[in-house]
Amino acid sequence: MLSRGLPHGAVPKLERPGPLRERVYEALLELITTRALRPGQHLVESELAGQLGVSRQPVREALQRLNTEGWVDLRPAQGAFVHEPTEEEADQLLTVRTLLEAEAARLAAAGTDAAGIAALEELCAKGERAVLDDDVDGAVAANAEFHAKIMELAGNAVLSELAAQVGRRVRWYYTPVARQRGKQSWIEHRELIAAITAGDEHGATAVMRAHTEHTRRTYHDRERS
Amino acid sequence: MLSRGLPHGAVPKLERPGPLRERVYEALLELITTRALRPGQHLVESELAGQLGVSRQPVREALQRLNTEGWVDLRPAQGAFVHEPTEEEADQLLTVRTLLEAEAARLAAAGTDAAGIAALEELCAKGERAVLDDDVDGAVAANAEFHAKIMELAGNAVLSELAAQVGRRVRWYYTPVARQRGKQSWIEHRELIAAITAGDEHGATAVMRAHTEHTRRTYHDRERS
DNA sequence: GATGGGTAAACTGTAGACAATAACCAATCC
DNA sequence: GGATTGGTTATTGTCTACAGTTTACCCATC
Repeated sequence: MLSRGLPHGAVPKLERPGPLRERVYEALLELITTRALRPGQHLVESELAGQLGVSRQPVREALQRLNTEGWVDLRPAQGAFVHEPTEEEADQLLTVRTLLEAEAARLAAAGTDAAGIAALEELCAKGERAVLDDDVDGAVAANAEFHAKIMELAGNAVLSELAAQVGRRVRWYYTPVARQRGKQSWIEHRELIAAITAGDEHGATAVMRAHTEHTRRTYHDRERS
Repeated sequence: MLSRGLPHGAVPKLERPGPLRERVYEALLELITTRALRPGQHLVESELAGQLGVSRQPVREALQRLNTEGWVDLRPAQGAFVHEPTEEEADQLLTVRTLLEAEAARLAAAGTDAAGIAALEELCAKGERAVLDDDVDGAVAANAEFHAKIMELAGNAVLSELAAQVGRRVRWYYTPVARQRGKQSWIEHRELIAAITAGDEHGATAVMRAHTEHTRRTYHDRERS
């Protein structure tokens, strides 16, 4: 043990690269969610490997993981293709998200404390500011943070992880929509906070249900691009 | 295109072995769920590869997948360890399963037809027979089939896949318990069928909730082995 | 002109080899 | 005597090479 410890900020916490497959995974996920890689596109291992400056192996492992999480379809002896969302699947995914988020809201309402509520208030304010400033990316980010915070307050790690995965995919499907209903979304967030503050489990569930339901309707009413 | 199609049974559907990683994955999952590989055990790639008669690569890919699905923990530069369930995690997992199954029951109640109900009846009868015969494995299998059938009737593929994963893990955690409450379980199944037949969404949800809740209680009341 | 076969290219699936990292153990120094 | 340092071994992380499949294209044939 070091005699007296180190002043806390002294060590610059040298970033370790971590496993390559992780970074490849994140890079590919980024490329998919930003639509730099289009749905249906054939992902050739050697190409990706070349572009990322690594060998095929880490790419393969990243693709495997993306496959299990539903981002790419892995057809045997043929390779990886970016998953193509169907209308039906988007709907089902949203249903599941509703379910998970509603449960999280319920658990949060049942068990949270003042500190948690304060954190929600802060994130909500942040999001509202972003909307006022027409900062779309900021609003989207704040939205994700808000929902993640509710998950955290729910205190169920399994639920949280599932919701994170489903949430990312929903966001991918619905990105065109997200921009349209930024403002309304934050009004609903305020309602949710109120219900959680009041410890109103039933109310929190209902608000979250309605919240997601609005998203679904916006999606189905949208113009085809 | 073939001129008139083929009689359905004509093609013997020549079985291809399929990717090795799949078979390795299934083999390892089997070993884990049957507890041939104990929680916390260090899985050495080269050992597994040797025992299964393949090279390390397919083993690695299988381990990656098992990792994302929560069966093994993959500590960087150290290897794979069979996941060790904690009390808390078991509880959270069961909560999530309750949620998913209840929703499935609701959807099934809302949308199924006579054929679906008949199928449930049949599976239920099969399970009851197995219980009467003290055929524990048969009862467990029938149980899984029953729940899978409800998922199918719910008609939500995303929900179904999630529930399948969560369900397998729950079954892993709770196997010691499953044997204790085989009989009661099938009584509750009958109630569930009644609710679904009546198209009673609320009732179906409630029954499924209670069903899982009983499992949870049995688990927490159990003797430590 | 359409159809069938055959060939070639590209890509994936698997295996084996090398480099890097972390745990383990013994020897050494305070 | 205890802690630390250096070496050692086992295991993972990554790369390269090869074999097996699938796909696409071209040419010959009807």
